[in-house]
Amino acid sequence: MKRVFLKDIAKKLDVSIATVSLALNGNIKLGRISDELIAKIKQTALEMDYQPNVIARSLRSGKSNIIGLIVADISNPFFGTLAFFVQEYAAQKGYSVIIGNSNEQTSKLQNSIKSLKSQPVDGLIIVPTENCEEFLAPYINKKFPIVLVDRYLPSLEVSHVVIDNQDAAYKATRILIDKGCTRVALLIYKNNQTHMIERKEGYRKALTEAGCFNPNLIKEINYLDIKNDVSLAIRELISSPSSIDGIFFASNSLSTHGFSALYKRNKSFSSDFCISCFDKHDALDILPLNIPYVHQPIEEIGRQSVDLILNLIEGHNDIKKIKLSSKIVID
Amino acid sequence: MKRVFLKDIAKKLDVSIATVSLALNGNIKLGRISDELIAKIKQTALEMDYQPNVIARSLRSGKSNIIGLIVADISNPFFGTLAFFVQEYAAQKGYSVIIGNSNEQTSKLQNSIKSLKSQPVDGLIIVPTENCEEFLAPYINKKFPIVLVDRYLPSLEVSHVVIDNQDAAYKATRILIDKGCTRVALLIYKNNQTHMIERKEGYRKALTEAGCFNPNLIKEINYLDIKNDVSLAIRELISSPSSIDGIFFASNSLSTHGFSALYKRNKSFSSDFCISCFDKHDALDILPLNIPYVHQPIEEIGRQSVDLILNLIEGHNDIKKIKLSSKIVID
DNA sequence: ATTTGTTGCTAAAACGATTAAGTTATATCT
DNA sequence: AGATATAACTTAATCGTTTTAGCAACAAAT
Repeated sequence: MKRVFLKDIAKKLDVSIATVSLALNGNIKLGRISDELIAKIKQTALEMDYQPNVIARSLRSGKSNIIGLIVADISNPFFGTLAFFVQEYAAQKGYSVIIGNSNEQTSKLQNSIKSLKSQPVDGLIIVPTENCEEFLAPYINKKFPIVLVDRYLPSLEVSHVVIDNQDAAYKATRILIDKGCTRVALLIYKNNQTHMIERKEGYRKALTEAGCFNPNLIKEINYLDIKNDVSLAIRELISSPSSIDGIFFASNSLSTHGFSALYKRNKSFSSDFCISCFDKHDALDILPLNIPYVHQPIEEIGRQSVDLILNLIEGHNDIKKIKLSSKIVID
Repeated sequence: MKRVFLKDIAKKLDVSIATVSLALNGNIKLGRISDELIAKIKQTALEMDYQPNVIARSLRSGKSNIIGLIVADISNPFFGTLAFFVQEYAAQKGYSVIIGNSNEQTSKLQNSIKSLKSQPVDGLIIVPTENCEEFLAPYINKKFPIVLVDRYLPSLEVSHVVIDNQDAAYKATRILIDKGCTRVALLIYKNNQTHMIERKEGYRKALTEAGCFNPNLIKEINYLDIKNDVSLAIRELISSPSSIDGIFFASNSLSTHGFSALYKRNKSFSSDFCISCFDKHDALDILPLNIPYVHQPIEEIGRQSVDLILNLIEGHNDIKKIKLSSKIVID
C-alpha cells in the first residue's frame, strides 16, 4: 500500500514517465498522446489511486499553491471569520492558506512575513500594522504578490480590499443623532491607520453636520493597554459635568471592553443612553438596548482578497483598490 | 536582486555546491570542511542573503515542515485561540501551520484532510467530528501522524490532548449547588462525542451527590439548529410548573445563544437565578450576575498538541493520551 | 524520389537541495 | 620507505515532476 508515482503507472503500462505525465495533465499542444492511451493511463491512475507529489511539482514549477494570510489576531472573531472565508474560497481555487499573526506589531508582522515567505508562499494577504510601510515597500517593489485587507497604506501602490469606513462610521454616528443624541462620544484606537482615520472622519462629519461636534468627546485608546484605557475613558466621559448621551465604539474589541467598563461603573443601560458599534458582538443580544452595529461583509472581503491575490500570482500586475460598502444592522 | 542559491555561493567562492551545503548545515560527521572555509561560506551566505529553498529541501527529505490543524470552526474564539497558540508554538519549532475547517461535519473533515494531505503536511492535529472513526482509522493504521485535540475517539488508539471534562462539568455544576440551587438545568449538544458525554456525566454526578438529579432538566441541542433549539429549550425550562433555579451551559456557543434567549424571554437575570458555563464569554462582564465559567488552558492544549505531533513526525511511535485540568473562574 | 508534414511517443534536462561514495593530498605509523 | 589513516573537498545520484527537443514511422505533397 505504498505511495504510487508516475513511475509506477509507467512501469505497469510499459510506457515512459513523460507519456504518463502528459496524458494526465492533458496539455495537448506539447507532446501528443493517442486518445486510447490517454484513457488507459487515466484509468490506471485512478485504479492505483495516484496522487501527484505536490512538492516535486512545486519545485519544478516554482509555485507552491499556498497563500499566506497575516491577520492582527486570529483569536479575534472578525479575523477568525475572515480567515475562515479566505480559507474556504482559496481551497475552491486549489490553494491552501497558512495563517500568521502580527498582534498589531510591525516587528511580529516582519517575522511572520519572513517565515511565510520561506515556506514559501506564492503571495500574501496582509492586514497591515501601523508604520509597516518601510518594511513592506521592498516586497512591493520586487513585485511580490501582496494584497492588503481591512486597511491600506496610502503611500504604497498596493492592491487592497477594505470597506468604506468613513461611510460606515458616518451611518453609525448618524443613527445616534437621529435618536436625539447631541453629546456623542467616540472610542477609537490611537493610531494613524486608514481605517481608524476614516472612522473618525465619518464620526466628525456626522456630528459637524448636526452642529454638535465636540473634539473633547473623542477618546483615543492604546491597543496595548486597551482594558485600562477604555476603563479610564469611560470614567471620564461619564463623570464629566455635562454627561454624554451616546457612544460610538469604533471596533469590536473596543465595544467588548467598553460594555464591560460601562457595566462596572454601574452606568444604567437605559434608553436615555444610546450606543452604536462596529461589528456584531455577543453582548448585543443581552444588553437592554437595541444597539445598532456596522455589519461588515466579511465573506465578500475574503473572496475579493483571494481573487486579487490569485490575479497577482497569475502575473496580472494591475493594482486594484476595492472599497466595499457595509450596512447598519439592528437586531 | 534575484534569489541566491547554493550554486551562487559556490561559484563566488569557487568551491562545490556540496561544500557549501555541508558548511551551512554543519553535519560534521559526513563531509568535513575546514573551519576557515566554513566561516567564509557562512559569512558569504549572510552577505548574499541566502535563503534555502524549502521546497527543494522537502523533496529531498520527504518532509514539508508543515502541520495541518483541522478545527470545527475557526471563527469560534475557542478554536481561534487554539489556532493562535498552535501556530505560535509550531513556528518556534520551525513548522508552519495550515488550518482547515470541519464545521463539525465528517464529510467536511474528510475534504480538509484530503486537501491538507495532498499539500502535503507532515502530520495533522484534528478536532474530531462525530462518527469520523471509520474515516480516520486507515490513516491511523498507516501510522500517519495524527493527534486529536479537544475530544478523543475511544475506539481508536490515537494520541490526544483533552481536558478533564467530567471534572470541569462537575465543578461548574457543584458551584451552582453550593449557591443553593436544587433545580439545575443542563444545556448540552446532542451528540455522542467524548467531551459532551463527560460533561453530562460530571453534571449528573454533582447533582446525584446532592440528591437533586432530574434527567428532565437536561436539554440536548442540535448543533445545526442551535439558535432555535436553545430558544425552545429555554422556553420549556422557564415555563415549567416548578421552574429551574440554575443553568449550566456546556459550551461557549450554547451560552451565547442561551444568554440571548433568556434575555429575549425577559427572564430577569437576578440573583435568585444562577448560571455557570464553559469558556470565557464577552457577555459575562455585562450580565448582572457573577457567572463562573470553566477556564480551559488553551495555550497548554496547543503546546502539548504540537509537542505530540512533532514527536510522532520524528518517528517516535508511542501513543500519549494527555488530560489537562481546568479551573473555574469567577471574574 | 525527395521533401515536408504529422502523429505518437521517449530521452533527458531541469527545478535546488542533500548526501553516499569517491578522490586527492598530507600526516602518521611501523 | 611503504602502508595506512585522516583531513578537506568534489562528483554524482537522488527526490518526483514537467517539458523541451528529438526520434521513428508513416502520409502527403512536390
